[in-house]
Amino acid sequence: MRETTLRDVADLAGVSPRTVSNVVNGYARVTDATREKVERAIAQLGYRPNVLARNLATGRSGQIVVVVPYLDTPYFAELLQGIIPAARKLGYNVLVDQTDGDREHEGELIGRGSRRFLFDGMIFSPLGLSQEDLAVRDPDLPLVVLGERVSDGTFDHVGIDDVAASTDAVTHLFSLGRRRIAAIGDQPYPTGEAAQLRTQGFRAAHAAHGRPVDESLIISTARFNRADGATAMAALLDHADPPDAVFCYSDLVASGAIHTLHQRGLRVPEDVAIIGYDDIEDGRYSSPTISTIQPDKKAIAQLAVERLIKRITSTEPVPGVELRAEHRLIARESTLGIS
Amino acid sequence: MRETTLRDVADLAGVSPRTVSNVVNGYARVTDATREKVERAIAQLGYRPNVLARNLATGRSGQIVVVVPYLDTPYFAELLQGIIPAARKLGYNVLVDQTDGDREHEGELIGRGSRRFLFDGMIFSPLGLSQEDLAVRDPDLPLVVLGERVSDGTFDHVGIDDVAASTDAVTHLFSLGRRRIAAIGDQPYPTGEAAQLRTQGFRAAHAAHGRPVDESLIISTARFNRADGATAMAALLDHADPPDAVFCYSDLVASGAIHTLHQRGLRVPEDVAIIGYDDIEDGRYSSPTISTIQPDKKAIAQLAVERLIKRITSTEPVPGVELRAEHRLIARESTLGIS
DNA sequence: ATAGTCCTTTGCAGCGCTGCAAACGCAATC
DNA sequence: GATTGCGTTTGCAGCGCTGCAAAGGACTAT
Repeated sequence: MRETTLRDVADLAGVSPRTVSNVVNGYARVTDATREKVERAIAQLGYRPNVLARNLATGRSGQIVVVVPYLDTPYFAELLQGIIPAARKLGYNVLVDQTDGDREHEGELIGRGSRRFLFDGMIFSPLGLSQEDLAVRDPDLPLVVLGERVSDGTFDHVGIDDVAASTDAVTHLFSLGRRRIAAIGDQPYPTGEAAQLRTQGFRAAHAAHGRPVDESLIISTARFNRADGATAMAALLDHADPPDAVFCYSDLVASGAIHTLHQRGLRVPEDVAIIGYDDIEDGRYSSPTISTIQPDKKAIAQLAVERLIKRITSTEPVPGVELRAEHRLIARESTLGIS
Repeated sequence: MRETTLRDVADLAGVSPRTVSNVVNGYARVTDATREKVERAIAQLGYRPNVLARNLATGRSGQIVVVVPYLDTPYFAELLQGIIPAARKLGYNVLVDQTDGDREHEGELIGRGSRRFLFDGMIFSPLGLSQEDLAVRDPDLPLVVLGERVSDGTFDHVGIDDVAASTDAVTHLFSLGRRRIAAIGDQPYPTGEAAQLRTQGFRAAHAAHGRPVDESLIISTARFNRADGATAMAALLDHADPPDAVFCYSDLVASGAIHTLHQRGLRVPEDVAIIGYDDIEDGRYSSPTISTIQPDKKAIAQLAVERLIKRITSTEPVPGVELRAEHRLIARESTLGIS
């Protein structure tokens, strides 16, 4: 059986298809009598508008795509959970894409691909792309970038103040009397801007406490995941003069680091204090619970969606802005010990 | 500037639009000369096919939707990571939806909604819907269901053998000499079929060891998350005769349970052994690492996608089948102790 | 040379909806 | 009773592509 169309409804209701469209979309003024007739016909036929046809006619898809490096990273999963309902509430569907942090894949997505027609805008969390790569994108693609990339004025950027947050984290460690503080997660290359900001905060906190930075305690990792955290921690423990505290650039890194410490029979925080970043649920339940920087994820999601839709619906060019969400330090057992 | 269309390319190449379409889609036989002309024109104009228009003309969207209860549940995130590339490889985009396990929301999604046009098929992991609810869905919606719902013959079902897996888990606890074994995660109501199968395995293992089941050691939880696991474990510890081992119906539940045990100053596995279910990454790094049932997630993802696409593309009715993926027991520190 | 064959290319119509602007109907006004 | 004005409804064309079946062209067989 054929799917019922606008025309079928129009015929049954005795009005023109255009009027049915008006009723369906709440357009224009329609008399109550007409509306009622039409609605009855719609109900009777079980009509549902064909979104595909509407998309073609309007030239908009009503979908936005969220592009993240890894879907199974709790931080992104939690963020997505905020983005999807926020977008839905504003009438947009959410497509999800995962790039594996692959530069080429990321480039394709922001380039002039054929998939472009599938979404009206993009929320993008780049990993493999450098600032310059971001510049050569489809100029007509409404874009909101998450994470730490300063906007070039043609897209928006939403994030927290990474430098300040990192400074807070390291300051916390100092305030607990720790003196040899390491950092895990630096990425000293063009695409590692987010990591570098955290390193910057790490240095700032040292400066504020009049302590020199021991460069050999800054460990680089390719990713912010558990495996890399575990490996990096092992390297730190093999150091001639190991740290008594570690600032990890994500909670996953912290989780990996703690894993290694336990394997080596060391105690957290007695032997080594650990602080993470992101406040994923995991850290609230692990043993010990993980002190962390808590970004306001709901706010980030909300801001990103709102801003993107504003950009999509605006007819004239929207200047790119930097939006900051709040963050706060959450001290838990991995620095405070069991209370 | 207007987006270039098929017609623009045709004009430039000096052929009909239909021929350009044939080249773009690799249809029919096109002479090399023609193909080359067209391809040159495409490159010159930077043409990209309008997917929206194609969708309308073909009546298919090229998208499938994956509906899960919670996106931030690692199990689903990890599964999704398998589904997205598998679908992509077969030419489908993946939409993601989250229902919060809400019955109404789930019902809307499988019902005759307007969103139906946005996807050609659905991979669905129900939580709030009972078997009967599943029956009143849009009959034209190609559907593959994950988790434990026996198919009614009009859709497919992909999962592991939950009863066998659960039996394995509990048998493992018995084999370690544990005798008072509890279970956390039962859901003794219509929508809790998956949970009930695990309980069934729990009982089967007891029977096989000639041990009676202590009903007071079976704790129900609304969800399979950390918070519920933590609460349930607390209840078990307040039991007059607490267990020496617990079978948790998910790794998240196990994580919550371990959290509670540590808070109470108990050791895992010395005081209480814990085994989970799902093998999420978390469990491989937590302290202690969590013994678990490992479902072959890649296989589940692959099977689900393949089957769904077969269902979508087939012209005649496809009988619903039950597809089983492999599982295996992974023993880690939470049952074996630190080696 | 002519008919027949097969492969390539084409034209047409239409997927179902919406943008636009004109047409309509009705009531108020002169 | 004719005119103006305003809110409601309508018709048309077209979004850009593909399905279908027929036309065209090159080539072979007779």
